Amino acid sequence: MSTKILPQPERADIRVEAVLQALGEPVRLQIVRVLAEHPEGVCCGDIELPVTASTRAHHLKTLREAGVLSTHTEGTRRVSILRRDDLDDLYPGLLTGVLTARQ
Amino acid sequence: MSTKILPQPERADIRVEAVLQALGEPVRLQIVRVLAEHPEGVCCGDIELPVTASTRAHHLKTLREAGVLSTHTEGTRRVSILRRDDLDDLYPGLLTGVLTARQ
DNA sequence: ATCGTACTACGATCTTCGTCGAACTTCGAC
DNA sequence: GTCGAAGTTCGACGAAGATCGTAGTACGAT
Repeated sequence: MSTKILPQPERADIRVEAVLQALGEPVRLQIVRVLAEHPEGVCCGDIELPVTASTRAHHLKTLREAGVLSTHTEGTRRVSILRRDDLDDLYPGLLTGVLTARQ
Repeated sequence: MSTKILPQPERADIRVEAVLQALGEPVRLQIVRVLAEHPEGVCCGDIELPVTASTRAHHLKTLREAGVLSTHTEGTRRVSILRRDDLDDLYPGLLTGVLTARQ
């Protein structure tokens, strides 16, 4: 079983516009909220969403390319983790502000 | 000279999705950065932007309706101010995180 | 190797959104 | 009052993006 990390931007290449745009979509914000509750990572398919699997994959890709989350393989499964360290370092307070918002 | 405040959401009606979506647009983020440097408010037309006046008006309306800024009239001019208190109260750290980002 | 599971990639469709120009409104100045 | 300046609103256009179904890939199990 080989564990691979899917392509993602380096910390230095994360742009705030991309992060904000990624977080500004309700479904994606929902994904981020779930990830925030599971620091150990979440299997993509386990996140309940009102969209099909292909749409979910698309949103996860958007979040990954924006630098919001990191995804690695575990067998046939893909586990996503919030890049909290990187985001907190680049934009201190941003994530906290977003996550403490009433839903 | 009557000073009017243009319609804007109450603090309690500000939704984080709307704020993030509003901030996730490069031109609008630029506007917010300018406003952050001028707590006393900025006249709409004084913000240099790579778009026409009508597009600027559209972005300012989007930001105002999202609860990011407040606009009041001063004669024929309209002065916009960042709603920093409200945003800091609702999403502590969000604005700081966004504004401290390297551009 | 074959099968099923988990996910991704591709194309198509439909909606949203950023942009503009032109027309309209409002206000101060004259 | 008329004029000009500052902004807004409207309609249209094109680009971007959210969604889906289908086909394809990668892996573990048998």
